[in-house]
Amino acid sequence: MSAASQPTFSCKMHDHQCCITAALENAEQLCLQQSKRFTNIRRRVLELVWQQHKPIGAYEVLELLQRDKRTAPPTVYRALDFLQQMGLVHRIASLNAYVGCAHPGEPHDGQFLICESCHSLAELDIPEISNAINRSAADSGFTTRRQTVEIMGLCPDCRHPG
Amino acid sequence: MSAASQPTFSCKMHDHQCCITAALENAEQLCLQQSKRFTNIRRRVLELVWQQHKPIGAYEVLELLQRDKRTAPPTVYRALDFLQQMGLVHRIASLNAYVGCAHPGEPHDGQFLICESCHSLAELDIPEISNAINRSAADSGFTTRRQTVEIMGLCPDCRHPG
DNA sequence: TTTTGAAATGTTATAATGTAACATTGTCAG
DNA sequence: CTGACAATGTTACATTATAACATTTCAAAA
Repeated sequence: MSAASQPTFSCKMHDHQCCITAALENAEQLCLQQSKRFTNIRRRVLELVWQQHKPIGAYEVLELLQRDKRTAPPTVYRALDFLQQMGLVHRIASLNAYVGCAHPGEPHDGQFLICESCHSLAELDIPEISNAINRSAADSGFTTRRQTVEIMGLCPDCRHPG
Repeated sequence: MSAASQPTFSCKMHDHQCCITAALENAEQLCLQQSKRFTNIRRRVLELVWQQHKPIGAYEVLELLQRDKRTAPPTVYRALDFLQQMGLVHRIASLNAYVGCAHPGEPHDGQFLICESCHSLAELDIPEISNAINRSAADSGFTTRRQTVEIMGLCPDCRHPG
């Protein structure tokens, strides 16, 4: 299940509910370990992000939350910010959207393959890439704190349709 | 002046007017070659982007344009879109902002070093990075069309102040 | 158990970024 | 000249995000 060896595109069929459950339990443990509160809203937002299982916008999350209860944007953004800080979701800058992190636990930046046809997304975490970036930055005297790597194109299924 | 060997951070002192003039002449030639119209607005927007000489938002450009003449957002966005398509400016997704391209002519994605302290920016174009990305994507069966690489951290001057 | 203070959430309003749709103007090939 | 297409003007609005302050919740200390 390593993302590096076999990334999973999010629109492909697989046991979805299993993902979600696993992600939520994982998150719960992580918060417990770090003495952070995994509140209802935070849990619910993470669940919605995983349910969508492809990049989802903050206002989409908001709309889903509002089916249960009147909610305002700051609530969603706060939850998403928290989840980001915990490394439980990633924000995809080029989409203004969020995805569940494929392997939370250790903070990492990851690399994202974004299919422009089916809008699926896969997370990579290839040391070769991040190292090459860190090295080049260092060569310019630059200190890297964070890197954003987003790759737009066609996923295998959309490349070879049928 | 290769960006790869010696990237220039945009907040550093150098002959600014020279940059701007060169960029504008360069752009004019490029448009001529490709039978595209380098209109007043397009020229003016490119000039403003280069004058700022660090990432500038669309609405900042708008404000500067409006010192001369009443202008609406679509005018700015259209000009920026055109300049992007021509490879004359890059959009920095993580900043919602634009910078002049350090070496237009051939379409390329580039990599961007963004200083979180002084907000300067330097463009790299390191084949090692883009190749590593393309290779990893290909390994996952993914066809890359475009890549976004944005590196947040501290530029040399902000790292070693004084 | 109660207090209490910090964290989390609610609420209202608004800022910042970006685009749709249609009208008008400019440019140039024929 | 003129017709047609590209570029720009204009209005209105959509989308994304945050500021500021009120209220609630929760857990630890008294």
